[in-house]
Amino acid sequence: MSLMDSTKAEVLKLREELARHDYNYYVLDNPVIADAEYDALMARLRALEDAHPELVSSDSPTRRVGGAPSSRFAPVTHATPMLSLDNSYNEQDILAWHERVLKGLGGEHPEYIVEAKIDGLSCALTYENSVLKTAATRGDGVTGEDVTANARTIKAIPLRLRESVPGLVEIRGEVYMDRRDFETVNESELAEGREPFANPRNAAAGSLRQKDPSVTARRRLRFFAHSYGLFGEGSGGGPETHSSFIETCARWGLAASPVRKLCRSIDEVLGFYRQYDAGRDSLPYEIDGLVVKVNSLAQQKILGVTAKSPRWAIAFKYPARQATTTLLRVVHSVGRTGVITPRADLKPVQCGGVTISSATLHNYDEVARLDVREGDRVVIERAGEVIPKVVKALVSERGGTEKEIHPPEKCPSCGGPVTRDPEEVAYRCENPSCPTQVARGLIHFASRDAMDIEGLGEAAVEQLVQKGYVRDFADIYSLDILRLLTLDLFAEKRAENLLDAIGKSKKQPLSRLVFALGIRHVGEKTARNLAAHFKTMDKLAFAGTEELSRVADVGPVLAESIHGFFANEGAVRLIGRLREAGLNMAEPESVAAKGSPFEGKTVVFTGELKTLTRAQAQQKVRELGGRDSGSVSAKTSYVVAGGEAGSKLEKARKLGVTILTEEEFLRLAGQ
DNA sequence: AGGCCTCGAGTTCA
DNA sequence: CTCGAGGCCT
Repeated sequence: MSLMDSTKAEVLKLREELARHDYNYYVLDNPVIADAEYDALMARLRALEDAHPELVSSDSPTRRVGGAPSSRFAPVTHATPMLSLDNSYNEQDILAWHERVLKGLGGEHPEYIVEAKIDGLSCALTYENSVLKTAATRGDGVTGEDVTANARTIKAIPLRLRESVPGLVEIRGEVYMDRRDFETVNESELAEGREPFANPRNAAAGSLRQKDPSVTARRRLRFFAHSYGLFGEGSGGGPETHSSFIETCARWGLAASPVRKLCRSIDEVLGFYRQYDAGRDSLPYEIDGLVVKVNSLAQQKILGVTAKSPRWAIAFKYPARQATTTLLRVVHSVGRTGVITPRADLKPVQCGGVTISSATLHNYDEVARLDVREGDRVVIERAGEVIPKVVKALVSERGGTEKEIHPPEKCPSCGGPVTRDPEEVAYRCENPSCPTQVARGLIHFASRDAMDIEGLGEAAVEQLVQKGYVRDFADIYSLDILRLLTLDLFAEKRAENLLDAIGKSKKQPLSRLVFALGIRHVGEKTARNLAAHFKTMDKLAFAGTEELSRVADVGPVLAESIHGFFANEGAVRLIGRLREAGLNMAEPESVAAKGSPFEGKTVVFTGELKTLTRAQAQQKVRELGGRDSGSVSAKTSYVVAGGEAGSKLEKARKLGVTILTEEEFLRLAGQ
């Protein structure tokens, strides 16, 4: 064997090996070698090809990024039109479609095949004698764009089919991006000062329509086949069912939809839809629904197509988690701490099963980053969490009347000056007697985790403040029944209940009172630490910053904040009046729990508990000498998982933290 | 100085 | 629930 021949043999072997690894990784999702090994093989192949250019061929894995960047995309006319699917959003629509199918088939019951509808963009791949020739986007269905150079960089798209297929085959499928890869892409877009993509679909579309294929190559796009436009002669005359088409694709090295189910009846289809909905958030990619197809190609032919879409297939969509609506105006709302938060009033829109009419914009940096304006069309999202957020402003849809959003110069509530600490993101109203701040502060004071005064919520506080009956915390304790009855909100029974609740709150431990005061940076936990350390309000109020810093989790910033609060004359008077009103100013001695299973342990709760509330469970842990926390880390002793537990449970599993069920927790706590 | 870890604060709809 | 930021440990 000549030297040339042995080189050629190695090149062919490397290509075959690399193609197999691409297939394992991108199609089967099951890599069998480490990335570094893969890179080494690729480097070796590249070196050989560089040294022997005559051995280069277009189906070599090194040629995935090849050719000069094209400045525009040439039009491609599809062999047969690429139709879109009819959409349906509920079971009635599906049943109606099913009836039409039955009618079309003269009463014959078809088998259905159900696949995931991953939100990406359609792409048609033409293979000639097994070799990838062109790739085209859907375009308007008749003519698309030639994106061959970019499609070649997608490793789930074989450059050569794994079986010999004579003639022309046009495979159609979806190019899409995983959630994780989407996050990664957006991180680097942001890092490089570009606008992030609103969703994986846009990211996939933007990546496939890149001028420079090397950019596409970095984006880790994926592909799965879902139909075909041409099925060349010599390949057995085409499949008889959609299932067998998919099996053929698999043999050829093309990925199929990662979800696929053959259903004998429409009820089975509906059942699968419901069952699948539950798990869709934990999938690695976003799906916007399912596609239901008649499995038999003979039956498909009988049913035929309309001008727009085939009659034998329908998209069965889940309620969208994203929606587009109009940002009517921005409200600058003042919080308890004086922080001014921009909130978007939206034209009400359905999203994720509820009507959204408002969404937070978080802060003014975020407003600037989104470049969102009043009057803009905006994309909102209600993803894994419940809280909707504005993801993107549709800049191209602007008409010119949109108004830029700026932080207010005066507090919208009291008209006082608005300042911004250059170290902080937040803009604040510095006026401590700003009516909105006072009202929010009172609501906080009365809230369940603070003084727990039932009946003193937002509405009651608003009226009490408006009437001038309550201006500070101490005023709450001089309310009487006659005054309450002058308010619309209170009839006799309700007024009595409120006074009763106010009376009870006087006995709350010092820790709750300290928390209720709303000292900056002092939350529930820190308040408990302070109360446990100082035992009485007086000792706390007279403590210097040095003494304060000795308390756990208190550093210079907190010490200064706490000291500053009590140094204020108004605060001293307020505390005095609260004392006169008969409020408890001491922390009850905690009963040392000896030998309890939670002594010195940190417990985190997640999900919904059945027999007691989370607050009760947390208190139980504290009574038994344990600590409760909100976040899971390596230091967590136990995670108690209730129903519908989410990310914290995941993290606990990953870190190997002991997980308890509610029953196990109660058993431990009961001893 | 940097990297966890934790806490505080704000937030929507039914 | 998630972000930002303070505190503490290395």
